[in-house]
Formats: sequence, structure tokens, C-alpha cells
Amino acid sequence: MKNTAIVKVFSDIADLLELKGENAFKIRAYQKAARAIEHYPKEIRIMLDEGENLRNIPGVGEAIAKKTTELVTTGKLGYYENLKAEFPEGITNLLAIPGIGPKTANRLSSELGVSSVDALEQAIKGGRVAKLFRLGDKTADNIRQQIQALRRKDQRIPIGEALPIVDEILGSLRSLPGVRNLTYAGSLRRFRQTLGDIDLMGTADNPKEVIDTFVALPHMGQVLAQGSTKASAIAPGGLQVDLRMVEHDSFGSMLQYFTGSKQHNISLRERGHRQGLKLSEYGITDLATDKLEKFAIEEDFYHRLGLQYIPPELREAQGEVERAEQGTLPKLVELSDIKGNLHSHTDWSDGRNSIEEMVLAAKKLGYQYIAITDHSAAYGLDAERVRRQIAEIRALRERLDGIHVLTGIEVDIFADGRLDLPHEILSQLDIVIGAVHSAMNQSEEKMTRRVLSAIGDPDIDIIAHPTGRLLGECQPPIAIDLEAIFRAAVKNNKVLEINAWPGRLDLNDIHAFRARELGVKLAIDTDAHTVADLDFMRFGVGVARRAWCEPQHILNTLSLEQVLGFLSKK
DNA sequence: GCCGTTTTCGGCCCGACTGTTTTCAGTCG
Repeated sequence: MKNTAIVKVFSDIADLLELKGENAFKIRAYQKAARAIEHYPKEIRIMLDEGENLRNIPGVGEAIAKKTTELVTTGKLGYYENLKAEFPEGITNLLAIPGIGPKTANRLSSELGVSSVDALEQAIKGGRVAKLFRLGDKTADNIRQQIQALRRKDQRIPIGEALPIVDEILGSLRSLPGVRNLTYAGSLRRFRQTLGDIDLMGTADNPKEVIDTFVALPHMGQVLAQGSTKASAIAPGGLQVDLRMVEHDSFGSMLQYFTGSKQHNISLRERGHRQGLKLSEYGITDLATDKLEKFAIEEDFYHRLGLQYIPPELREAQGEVERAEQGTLPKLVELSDIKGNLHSHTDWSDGRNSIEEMVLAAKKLGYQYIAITDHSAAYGLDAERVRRQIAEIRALRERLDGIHVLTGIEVDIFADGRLDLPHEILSQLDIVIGAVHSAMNQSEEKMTRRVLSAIGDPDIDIIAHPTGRLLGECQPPIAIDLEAIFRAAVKNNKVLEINAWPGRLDLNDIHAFRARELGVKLAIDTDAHTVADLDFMRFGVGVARRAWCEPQHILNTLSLEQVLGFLSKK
């Protein structure tokens, strides 16, 4: 059983306990444990196999550890089954509707016999919901609208789609006179791979003007709310964007608060509480004197608590507060640490630009090197064309200076683990990237053996997009035992890719975290198919930062000489 | 149900909004 399945069970238990009216702290304990497991880099199944104590996971104590063990070893949890039996099936779906909490859901069920979203909609139409005590016409109508919004609303939006839109909005507003701070907060600032909505915030001499301009931006759709300091509107793609203008002298604590995550903020507040401090978006109150200290700068907020500044990507309540306390936070990799791009395509296969255009674009980014890694025979280059491309790149090297071009290939790993080009060809190339592009539906066992075989092949340097997933599309990740892949990569000194192409982001943050923990060398590759795609590097760096990666964990932070040295050692 | 630089028991983040009220319950982020 995968961690995601365990998370579902404990989230469900929390919902059911809410409906039951259980102790709020007990409910929170289940929610907290679910979130901790969701972000935990190691599969529970493996922890149990290795005899590791589940209580190492923060938020998992004796009771939940025992329940988790039962769930993973038997595939079932008696406590959960009994709890489910106490309620009509589907009632927890009501809790997913904004505005409906446990109290309302319970009353809808017990007083109206409503236990599904469809039935609720009918009850609202029939006027039965508005008649309930302490509810009314307005509440009923709000619920109706929320149900419609829920149906209309797409899935969470990939960060690659959201960020360009947000950049454009911010660009339009920053040019207004008197704007001093304007940035994004929330899950976008933490660089989560998919986003539910966007939080923007800033300070300005005339906040009203910024708000008015914001809602009137040409590509902005329906305006959901508009006041003097706050507005919500729908951007292209159905993305809800909230803009909040705050006082300049509390911008730092506001930004901290609205960046989250919620669990990170709770950890901070619990810690503050032990120091006799009360934390809020307005600042820090010393409980002894009841005096509020405001923060214009976010860094100062953390320093006041005796903590290192915690980068937004780390704020997921995974031990970052403790590390900040000890002063041992990682020095995260930055976009400026990246010295080259090791995975790119040209019009020799399915790319759109010539080799020279790609190389010049990479040079313009300040890179020391770029590897040209077109697809192998199945998609592009057979042995003969590889030889010709090598010759062309050598000729190009003569003409260009200031950047080095590595010869390479993205070679297909066949269903049986063989590569689709022979050793005598692959051995002539500077860099060989192996990838799975076909027979994606193999069993976990077959797929794992297939990729392990490629990792063991001396010609292979890097495995590209190791799980094959495509964000927001119908392509689910392949079934593969990543733990085995990671261990083999370490053993064979092979590199795994963080594919920065925004539709992939593969390895993802959690996988990359685990890989790094085990000592796997990672490469952040754009998989560029056009010169513009080379800018995707920032998405991969975002994933690496969420995985707590430092420059030394990333192959392409090395200088040209170091990279060539690494590749020649294989 | 979890957890500990006052604690193995007794706490557990904080503030705001909304709709329904006439002082507040419920919900959200």
C-alpha cells in the first residue's frame, strides 16, 4: 500500500470524527498525521520492512503508528471500517463544499435525509435547506453557488500554466505609481507543483488604485469581490486570483502569514507560544507586556523568533523549524548556480530549432555548456544520423566560442530493458540519457527490472523523467519501484533527472527529496524542444529546492571541466 | 491523539468573515 492510500484513510477518519463531534484536537491529530505522511519522502511499506519505527514521522504517535501498521500489513483498518458504518455513505462529500462544515453536514443528513451533493442541490431547489434553524435564504443560495463552482472548477492548475499569467498581472500592476511591494504568496510562493488559487499581496501609497486596476486588467474575467484593500477575480484558465493590499509596516508578517503553509505557521506559533509570544499576521505580541511588534520585512520576523530565515519552498512542516533553530538549514540551490543544460532537442528529432539556435540561446543564458540529446532511432536518430550529428557539432565547436556543446542522445529503453542504439554508437557520445517512452503499462516488477537494466548499462549516464507522469493530462506515472531505482543509481553512480518541463516536473519534489537523502546525484534538465523552453530551468530549480537540494546535489551546477570529468568516469 | 528547555498530564494557533442573530455559532485560511 502506497503512502497516498494511507493519507486518504486518515483524512477520511478526520472527516468522520468531525461529523461525530469528536474532540477537536483528536481530529487535528489525524489531519496532522495525514499531512505528515503525504509529505514524507519514504514509503511506509519500506519503513516497516526495514523495521523502522513509524513514530519517527512527526505527528505519528503510538495509536496512529499501530493503525498504520494494521492498514499496511492487512490492507484494512478495523477502526476505519467501524467508523464508516456509523454514517450514511457519501456524507463526507458534503464537507468538500466550501461553507459546509461538520455541523451543517450532520443537520442536512439528520433533518433532511440529505447525504449527497446531488440530493443537497435538490433540497435547496425545494426550499427545504433555507427553512432549517439558523440557516436562511442567503446561506442556501451560497451553498448552491459553491456546488456549481465546485462542478465548474477544473482540477488544480499546474504551476507552469499559472506562473506566466501571474507574472503578467504583477508586471502590469508594478508599473503603477506608489507601488512599493508586490509579490505572490501562498502555494505559488512555496512553489507547489499544482495550485488551487493565487494569492497576491503588496503595499502602495494608493492601494485603492491598485485594486481598481487589477480587476480592470484586460484579460481578467469575472470579479468575485472588490473592496478598498482586497479583490478576487478569475484569470484566464479559470484561475482565481486574490489581491490583498496591506500596511507597509506589517508587510513582512503579512507575507509570512499568507505564504503558509498552514502547518508551518502552526508549528511556528506553537513554538512562539513556548517563548511567551503570540504570532499573527499583524506581527508578534509579547504576552508579558501585551505589546505588538510589527514587521515590514519577512526575514526580521523569523530572526525575532531566534530562527534562521526559512525559504518559502521549505515551509511544509517537515522539520524546517527545528533546523532553522539549530541554524542548519540547507543552502538551497538557486537558478544562478546552474551552469548548463544537459537535455535538449533540435530539429534533428522533434525539436523546433536548429542545433546552432539552441546553442546560442544557451550561451545567452550564461551557460558554460549545453548537451544536444535528440531522440534515438524510434523517434529520430539512427546510428548513421548520430554520426552525422556528431560531425556537425564538432564543426560547430570550431565556429563558436564561449560555450561548449556536448554530443548526446536521449536513447529509448525498450520494454525488455535493451537500448535502441548499440554500444559502438553510444560510446562515441559525451552524454547518454535513457528514457522510457513506450510500453508504459508494464507491471511494476517488469518496469523496475527494465529501468534497472538501463541503470546497470555502462553507456547510460542519466535516466530522464523517471516516473513518466504528465501533469494535468491523462498520462499517469508508470508503475515503478523508485526506492530500488534510487539505490541502484547510487550504486552505479548514475544520475536521475528532475525534468523541468512544466508539464512533467519529474522526479517530483517528494521523490527528489528521497533520492537526495539516499545520495542520488540529480540533474535539472529542461528537456527543451525550442529555444524558449530553455527558460523552464526555473521550474526544475523550484522542485529541487522543495527537495532540500543544495548545489552539490545537482550535476549541472558543476563547471564544464567537472561535468566532463564526471561523465568520463563512467 | 500527540507531545515536552516549566509538563508523562494538561495543554493544544490565531484572526476574520458571514449570516443569523440581539450576542454568537459555524466556517475558513
